[in-house]
This record gives sequence, structure tokens and C-alpha cells, in this order.
Amino acid sequence: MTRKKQTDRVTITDVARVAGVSKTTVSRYLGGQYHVLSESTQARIKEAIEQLNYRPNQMARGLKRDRSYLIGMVMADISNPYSTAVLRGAEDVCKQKGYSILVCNTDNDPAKEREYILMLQSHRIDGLLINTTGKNNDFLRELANDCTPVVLIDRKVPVLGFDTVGLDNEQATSEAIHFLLNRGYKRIAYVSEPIAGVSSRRERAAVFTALADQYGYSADDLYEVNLQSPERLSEVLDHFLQRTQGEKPVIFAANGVVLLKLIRALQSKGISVPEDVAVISFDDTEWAALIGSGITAIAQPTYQIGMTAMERIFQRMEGDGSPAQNIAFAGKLIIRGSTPPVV
Amino acid sequence: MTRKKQTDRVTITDVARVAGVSKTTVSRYLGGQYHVLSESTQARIKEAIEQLNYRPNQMARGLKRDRSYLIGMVMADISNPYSTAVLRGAEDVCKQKGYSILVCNTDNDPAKEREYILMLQSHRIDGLLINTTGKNNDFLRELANDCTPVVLIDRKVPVLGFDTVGLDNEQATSEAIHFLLNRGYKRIAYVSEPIAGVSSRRERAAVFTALADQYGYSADDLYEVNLQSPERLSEVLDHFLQRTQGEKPVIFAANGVVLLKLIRALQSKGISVPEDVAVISFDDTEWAALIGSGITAIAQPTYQIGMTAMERIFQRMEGDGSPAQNIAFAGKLIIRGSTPPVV
DNA sequence: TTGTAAGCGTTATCAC
DNA sequence: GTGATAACGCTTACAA
Repeated sequence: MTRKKQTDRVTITDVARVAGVSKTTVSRYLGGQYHVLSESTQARIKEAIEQLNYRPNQMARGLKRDRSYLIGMVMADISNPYSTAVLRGAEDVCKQKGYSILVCNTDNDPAKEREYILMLQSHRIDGLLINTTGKNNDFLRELANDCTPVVLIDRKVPVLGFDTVGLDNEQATSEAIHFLLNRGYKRIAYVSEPIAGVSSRRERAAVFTALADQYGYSADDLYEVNLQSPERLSEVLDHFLQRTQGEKPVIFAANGVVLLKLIRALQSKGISVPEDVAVISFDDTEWAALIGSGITAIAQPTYQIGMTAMERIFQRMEGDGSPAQNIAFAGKLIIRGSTPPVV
Repeated sequence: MTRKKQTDRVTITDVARVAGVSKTTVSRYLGGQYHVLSESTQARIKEAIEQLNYRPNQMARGLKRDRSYLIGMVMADISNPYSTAVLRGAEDVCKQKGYSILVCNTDNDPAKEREYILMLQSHRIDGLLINTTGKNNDFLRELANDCTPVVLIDRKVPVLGFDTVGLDNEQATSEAIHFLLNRGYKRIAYVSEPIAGVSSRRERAAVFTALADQYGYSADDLYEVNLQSPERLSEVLDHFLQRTQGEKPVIFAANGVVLLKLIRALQSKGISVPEDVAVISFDDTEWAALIGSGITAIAQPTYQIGMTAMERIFQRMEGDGSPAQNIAFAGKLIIRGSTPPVV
């Protein structure tokens, strides 16, 4: 297999030579300025390009035009199906505009987040989508002085003038809790990953707390668990279920990852859903319907979130200077067998 | 919020001016050639860079050095957890080397695959990871004439001299079938997505077929289903289960996505696992353990597949001209409740 | 140890 | 309609 040297790549100069015109003319053709080109010239250039299998060099083009045709996407956890669903929406918009996406996974590590953002800046990305770790607020604030449009996904950063796209956590959480209350549940636990710094977690938890007094369940049953340590979740379950005095308990998982660990913990303890405890969760994962008689879940319009976020980027790139928007989509409650009416 | 114009970006010239040295000297500093720089010069440059918050422009650097520091990753289905797991492995290797990944999702559409590859070539990616749709063989073959290292993931392309990284499908399938036979199963159905063009599907199915005569199960129970149409899967189940004359049947799902649809179909038909039918599957998805008493599955070392693929890319970039390698990792059978011994 | 100058592959400005 | 030519921000001979 012979390998062509990179430097042997065909350039606009080659095309110009073969077509018998100047680089400028070829460049005009590439730029789609057909109205200033004669038919015959167009035809000759077209042929030369095909014959040579020419592909314009985006680095050169980008250097000159001060655009990279690259969008950065920094996600806290790419393994979360939420992230890939958002990515798909974002990508479809990008593709249509001739842009490509640089994907970075921070693993919820703020240091990685900073490093990746610096790296992306080096590539002169034209836009940046961030699902932030929530622990780089000062650093992110500096991005605001930058020229590059930034859209935050799911997680907001206080004070900043960034566009934000995500779920209407207030509506979704409230709807879910009212649903549980209507079904007759009086003892509700809310289990979340660590809330500090992550706006969506905070917003959801706040609704749980705010409605507690009003509706007579205990705000104390808000549990933060670090999912790295399974013991903690086990303790939380013991603590909560022990407190349920005859009343049917329900556990509200703050996202799909929590739900996964929760189900695992319940199974290992021999606790049945929904006989012993009811379950409801954020994120309608692909497998939620398959667990037992199905897990009641709040579905997010993830694809649309990705699309919308990317559309904001392009609007900003095209000069939209309006104040930062906060776009929140409604969640949809999918009722399944894990939350039967309390008899 | 004031927006800096892109053209106001600080350049190496600015740094040189502030530090009171030439561009060349700054470039040497950036390139890490500290041995040719005086301590005081280094210090002044360092300070200037920090003061100005300078980030080198990768497009300019890339144009000059004929390297983009970009790797393309073209996946047939980014929604598949397999893809993101591979991505994580690939990304960790990249990050350490200062490279970034351009992620493209083809949705198993050959046209999209071609478009994305052309786009990536335009960006002059330094390496390309492809999990191909399997329907662009001629197109892919042309990539071999290119200078850019290509590594195929999971799915091979006939004849081509590309490095390949994936599962040892022969070993894994064979091991799983022998496991089923040892457990006493005599009626085995293998359910796969359309096999045409996808080497991993072909390899797995071939083992199922090859062992059929030898071990007395029917090679006719190899079913190809298009997962877009749920009816087809339902028909397959009817057909197969009707054929099982008193013998305990087991269904072998060719990957995690098939498993998902399979479980859904079984549930909607009221067929119990493992009472009515046993189930085994490729891909140890995060939820496999949670379905009923757990689904027996063949785990792939996905993270390692991603790492290894990316390492091959870098080895090729660094001049390794050895013949194309075919790297196949062993799968690991995770035995759960869905395949009890036949009594 | 440092600097000058050419050039990477494009596009933009100006001329014809 | 078309073409010279000068950038874009960087690296790299070659000089000093």
C-alpha cells in the first residue's frame, strides 16, 4: 500500500493549473460566486476538481477567514444516554450548515473541563456547547469576554449572560410530585447526585423541598448520594424505608443514572417494585419500560434540546445580539407500573 | 457584555512584542525547545503569554506543519452505548497526546458516511476511526491510497489493508453456544440485525451456523430482523417458539439493541424469561443485570477497544509501516439468571 | 542564544 | 470575468 505524503496533497494551485485559470478564479468557484464566472470556466474548474479529487483545506481557509467551521461540545458525562441524544440533535443542525463537532468528555472533572476548553479555543472553534461540571464558574465567566458564542446545556452558571437550553425543571418536578400525591403517596424520598453547583439538580430538589410542607411529606427525605459508593445508597434506603410507618413509600430518582443504581440496590436488598416501594425517575431511558412492570419516568426532549442549543449558537454567530435566553422545555410524564395508586 | 472581535485575537506577534523578542523565539518556547532559550527569555515569554492570555492558533500551526491535531471518528450509531464506550477509550489516548476528536454519527446511512469522511478530509484530520455502515467498501478502499491512518472498529472491510480492532467474534460466539449446550439447551435461535456487509454480524452468525449440525440444533433458526419494524420480530418469535417441541428454547440476541427489542417483544406477548424461554445476548449493557433475574451476556472490552484503536492510529502516524493488523479481543461471558440449566 | 524571511493553502483587495 | 498580490498566524531554514 503506497502512502501519499501529506505534502503531496492537491491544492487550489493544482486545480488552477489544470483548469488553466488563476487561484482566485478557483476560489470564487469554491465560494459559490457563480454569477461572476463564465460557464466554460465553471465547467473546466469542475472537471479539474473531480479529476484531481481536490478537497479544500479547511485549515487554510479557516486561517484566512477567521472561522474554523468547528463547534466544541464539552459534556460532563458522555456515557449518559442524555448526552448522546443531545449530541445527535446538535450534530444534525451542524451537518446541515457544514460544521463539524469536536466532542469532549470531562467525566465531571473540572480540571479536564478547563483543559478541554483551552484546547478548543486553540482550535478557534466558532461555537461552544457546554454541559458543565458546575465547578468552573470563574473560568467560564471569562469565556463571556470572548467572541465565541457559548450555550449552556442543562446546567446553568449563576449571573452569566450565556444562553441556556434544558428542561423546565420546575414544571417537570412539580408535575411528578403532584402526580404522586394524587396517586395517594404521602411518603416521598428524593434521591439525587450531589447538588452543589449543578443547577438542574438544585432546581429539581428545590421543588421537592418547597412542596413538602404544603403537601405534608417530609423535606428531610431529600438524599444526596455519591454514586461511586454503593453503600451510601444502601444506607439511604434503610433510613428512609424504616421511617415509613405503614404508609406506602415512593422513591423519586433525580436522573437515569440514579435510577440504575437505585434499582440495583433495591434488587440486592430483595425489595420489590412496586409492591414494597414505588419508583419514579427523571430521564426516560430506553430500559425504563423493561424493569418489572415498567418505571414511571419523566421524558426529556433531548434531541430537541441539542438542536435548539446548536441553533442558538448559529443565531449568535450570525449576529444576534439579543439578551441571553433561557430556553426550558417541558418534560413529559410517562406513567408505568412502578407507581400504582395507593389503595 | 462586550464581545471581542475575532480579529482582535492575540497572536504570537503580540506575545513577541510584549516579551521583547522575535516571533521565532516565542515559537521555540511554544515548541518546548527550552534548551536553546535563556532563562530570562523564557520567563519574559511566559509572563507575556499569561498576561495576554495567549492561545496558539492551531489552524495556523497546522497549516504550516501539515498536521491538524484532529482525529475523525465516524460511528454507525452513536446512540449505541458501545459507541460511547469506545469513544471514551479513544478520547483518553487522544487527550494525552494533545489531539481532539471530531465525532460523526452516520445513523447507518452510507451517504452520510461518505459526506462525513469528505468533510473530515477537508479538515485534514491526522487519523480516522471508522465503525462503518459496511455499505461503502469501494469508497473506503480509496482511503487506502491516502496518507491518513485509518483504523476500522468492529466492522471490517474485505480485502483492505486497514488495521482493525474489535471483538474475537469466533471465540465469543463459540463460547456462548457451548455454554448453552452444556446447560442442556437443544433449541437455539440466533436473532441478528441484517447481516449483509457487516463483518461482525457475519462472523457471529457464521459460528452459529457452523456449529448447528455438529451439535444438533437447527441452523434454520438464524433470523435476520430489521428493528425498525417490530412486527417482524414478533413473527420470528411466533415461528421459533412454535417449532420448539417440548424442548426448552433459548434466544441468542446478536447485540444489545436486539436484546432491547427482544425483551420488549417477549413482555408484550406475555412470555416469561427464563420460565418460557431463556435469553443470552452480546453486549453487557448497564441494564442487562436488572431485567428479571438478569440477562446472561457477553461483555466486550469496549474501553480497551477504543484505546487500542487510537493507539494504532498514533503508531501509524509515527511511521509504523508494518502490515495491517487485526486485533481481536476476547469477550467475557457474564452468567446471569436468564439461562438456567435445563432440568 | 536569537532574529530574518519564506512559505503553508486559502481568501480579499484591487486592478484590468 | 479574470488575475496578481498581499495577507491570515504560525514554523523553520538559514544567518548571525
